[in-house]
Amino acid sequence: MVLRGKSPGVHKLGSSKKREMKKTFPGRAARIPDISDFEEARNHIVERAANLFAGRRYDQVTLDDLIAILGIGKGTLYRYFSNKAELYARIVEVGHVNLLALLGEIHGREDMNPTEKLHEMAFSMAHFLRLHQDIYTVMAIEEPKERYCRSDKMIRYRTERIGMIASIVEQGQEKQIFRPDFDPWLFAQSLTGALWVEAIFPFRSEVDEGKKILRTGEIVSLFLDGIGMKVQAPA
Amino acid sequence: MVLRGKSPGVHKLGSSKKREMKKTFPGRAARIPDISDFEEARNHIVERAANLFAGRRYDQVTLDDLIAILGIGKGTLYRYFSNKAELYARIVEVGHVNLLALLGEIHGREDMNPTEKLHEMAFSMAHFLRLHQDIYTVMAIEEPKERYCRSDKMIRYRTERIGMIASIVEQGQEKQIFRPDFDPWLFAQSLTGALWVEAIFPFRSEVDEGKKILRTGEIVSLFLDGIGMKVQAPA
Amino acid sequence: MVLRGKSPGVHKLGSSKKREMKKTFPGRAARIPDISDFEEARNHIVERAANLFAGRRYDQVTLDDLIAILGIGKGTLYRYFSNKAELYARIVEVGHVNLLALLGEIHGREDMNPTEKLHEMAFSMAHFLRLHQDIYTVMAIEEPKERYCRSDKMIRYRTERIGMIASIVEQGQEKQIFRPDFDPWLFAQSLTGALWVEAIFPFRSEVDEGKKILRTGEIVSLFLDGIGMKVQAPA
Amino acid sequence: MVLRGKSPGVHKLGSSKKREMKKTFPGRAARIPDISDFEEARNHIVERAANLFAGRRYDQVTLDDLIAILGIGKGTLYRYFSNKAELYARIVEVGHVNLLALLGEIHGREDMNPTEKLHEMAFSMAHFLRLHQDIYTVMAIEEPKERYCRSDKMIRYRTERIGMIASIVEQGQEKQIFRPDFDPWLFAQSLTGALWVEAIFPFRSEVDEGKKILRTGEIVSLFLDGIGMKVQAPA
DNA sequence: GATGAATGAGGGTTCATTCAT
DNA sequence: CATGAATGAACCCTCATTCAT
Repeated sequence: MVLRGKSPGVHKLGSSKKREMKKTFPGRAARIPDISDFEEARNHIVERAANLFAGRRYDQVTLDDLIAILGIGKGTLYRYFSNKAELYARIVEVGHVNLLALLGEIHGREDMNPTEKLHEMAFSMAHFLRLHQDIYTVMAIEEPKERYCRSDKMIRYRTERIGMIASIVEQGQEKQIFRPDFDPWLFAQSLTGALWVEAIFPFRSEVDEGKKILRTGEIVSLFLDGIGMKVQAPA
Repeated sequence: MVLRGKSPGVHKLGSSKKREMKKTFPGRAARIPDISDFEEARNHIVERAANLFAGRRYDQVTLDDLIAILGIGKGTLYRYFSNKAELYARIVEVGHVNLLALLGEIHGREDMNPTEKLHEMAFSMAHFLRLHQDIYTVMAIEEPKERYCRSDKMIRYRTERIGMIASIVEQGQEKQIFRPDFDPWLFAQSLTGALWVEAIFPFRSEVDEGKKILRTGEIVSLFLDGIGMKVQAPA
Repeated sequence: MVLRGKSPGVHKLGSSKKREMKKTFPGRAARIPDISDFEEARNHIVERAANLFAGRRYDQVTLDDLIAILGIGKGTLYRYFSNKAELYARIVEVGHVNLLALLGEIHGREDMNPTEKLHEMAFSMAHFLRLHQDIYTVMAIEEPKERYCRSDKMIRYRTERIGMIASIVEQGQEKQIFRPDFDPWLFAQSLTGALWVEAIFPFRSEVDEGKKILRTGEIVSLFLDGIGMKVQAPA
Repeated sequence: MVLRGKSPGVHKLGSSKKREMKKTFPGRAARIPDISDFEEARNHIVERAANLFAGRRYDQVTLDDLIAILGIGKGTLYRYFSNKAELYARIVEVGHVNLLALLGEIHGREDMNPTEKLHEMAFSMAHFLRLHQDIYTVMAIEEPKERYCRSDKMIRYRTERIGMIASIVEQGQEKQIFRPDFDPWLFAQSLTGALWVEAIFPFRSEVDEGKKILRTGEIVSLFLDGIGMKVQAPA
């Protein structure tokens, strides 16, 4: 307020460094076609950006970090996504869609019984998580808005994922392969959580470095041995 | 005015805490320095602040949000915590210490067998989570520092919690109450994760409002029926 | 703005720790009379506070620092000075008044010739500076308001100090003890500056630790040998 | 909006610096990366910022004051200096380096005797101070860290400056042009101080506006007449 | 179309000042 | 009267967003 006379006139700091020319032969347009595709460029950005968001929280990743990884200008980013949040949302959505497609494929297989499907789903999920850890870590730690209530989209994603597992369990119960005395959803929720947690936490590495690999099989067994019909076989 | 005259705000928060009569005998005033007042205020802040941190991430909660909830001035907050991070850390630590104390108490009980202890631990944990949901939601979604690697303190907390459960499972295995063919740590990790997830996510409420209560018992049964010796008894 | 609903209600953090009673015998009023004097208390504060302001800038000294040194409460300070700036101004003023009184005393001596007076003034000033370094460091580094233009009060102080020296030089010129071909004010300004700088900067201590004592005599000689009548003696 | 939508300001500072024709041949655009633009902007800021720091202390100058003077946005300042302290340090350093270079040039001259060099140094310094008053006022009133102890860098600057003068005096003593009975460093310190003070304080302007010009010559004479061999020549 | 310099709202933090106790 | 808990304006700094180039 003291010196707030601030003349609205122009300042002198503008600089216009254009570096060396981009186009060696004007009119030649030696463009690689697959990058020119708008959607493909988006996906390229999404894939690489997921790396950053997986390692740090939304607010911890700056646009400067992003463009450094992406190798593009800040303004360019805004051509593909209207803002940072949209890029973030896209990352999560792509991850979900891919994983759900994978689970759906297994779900539809006719050459497998429910037990095999559960095994397969668990291993596929674990495998997928290992390949795309970044995105799924993003998904695991995504932003809740209100108390105990995550964003609608996130909840829907989660419901779809768990529902896919639960559906198999239900099939197993109908076919009397699994015990009927438990809630398929609760089972699916618990199993998924256990797998996810094991994938995300680097836990227990102190015991045996060789065991650092995800113990997916053990977890699935833990669950299936408890619910399978075979436990009743002795009866 | 010359040397920066700041006009501070007006104190308007009349202390309404008159607890335990200040002056027993007028003129006597034998007051204990009343350090507990300070600690009490800290705890009060911790408890209310957890509300916000439970609903949003660390970076999403601003001091302005906090003081709005707390009904205190910004400077006041700094009398009780040296900065935002310390307040946050305190929230998490308090939660951990309390929960661990609870589990430890059960762990030491001599009038319970491992099965009962597991049940009790699960229910106590669920109950405690329900009472202090905010703080434990904070703990569940806490800030990771490096990719896939949470802060040392958080990892320690987590290890202690799970170790407490695992220890009971080991006891059960030694006493041949539980099957010996699974890793107690993996079991404990999976069980804890399942309970936690159930407590924190408001999930599946669409099916049956009456079922919105936490299905702790079902989860414990899911796990115990799968691992308990009794399932092999018939054999 | 998001959550700015801030209920104007009272909060709960007030605490009223009164520690042990101040008055052992109510009504006895065993007050030491010399501290009760308002002006004396002010001076007491001024003297001790100068210590802090000498070591750090005005803005670097906080009220918390001050009350820690003074051993009084923050509110008490405001009974003796209406704000921080007034305390600061008082420190500088007291310093000036004291030094000026000292110089004035020498100025009025009738048993000394100008040369002796200059010597005496220089040594008195140096001695005084050493005793009250704090206050005079404050004065040396006081706050200028506008470019090249220190506060009116500070300029007046400075003018009075230098004028006192210049007056002696003029006397010497009139008595033809000093050469008439230089400006008494410029001389006084330069001499004072040299003495002050030597007193304030811890300079050249690397050469000889024993020489760290102020080289007042050398400085005065430097000036007097250049202006004394003895340079005219050969004539 | 969900994930913090900040509305940034609108860029309104059209760069008017079109220096030296950007495009010699349209389409050719052989531009040097133009790093000098950055440095030029920095220097521009340094020069103007010195204005403020000369008039007020470091802590008294706020970023808002600075950007008001500079006519740039707050964030822009941080593109050129990593923080306020760095800007301040740069101001002082630039001033020191420039002044020292000037003195060094005179110091190395072979066509001058020590007396002439001292005169020249004094006048060059006074002239330089007049041109860059702001920066040198900053240097004169710079920030002390500990009581009586200025920052290492500042001390080094000061030592270098005074050492340059003292070195000339020593030469003069060796060549028996100056009297050998005084400390070159003390002399240099006193002379420098006198010049500096005269340059910085607007003093004595009440007597004669015409005399407001710096009385560099008089001061140098004051000192040289006291030390020159010529005063002893008559003896 | 791509770029990044410029921007300023908003972040966490400090501290002179007030006033209930 | 002395106290220090409470206060909030103002500090320095960050970074998502814009737009001239």
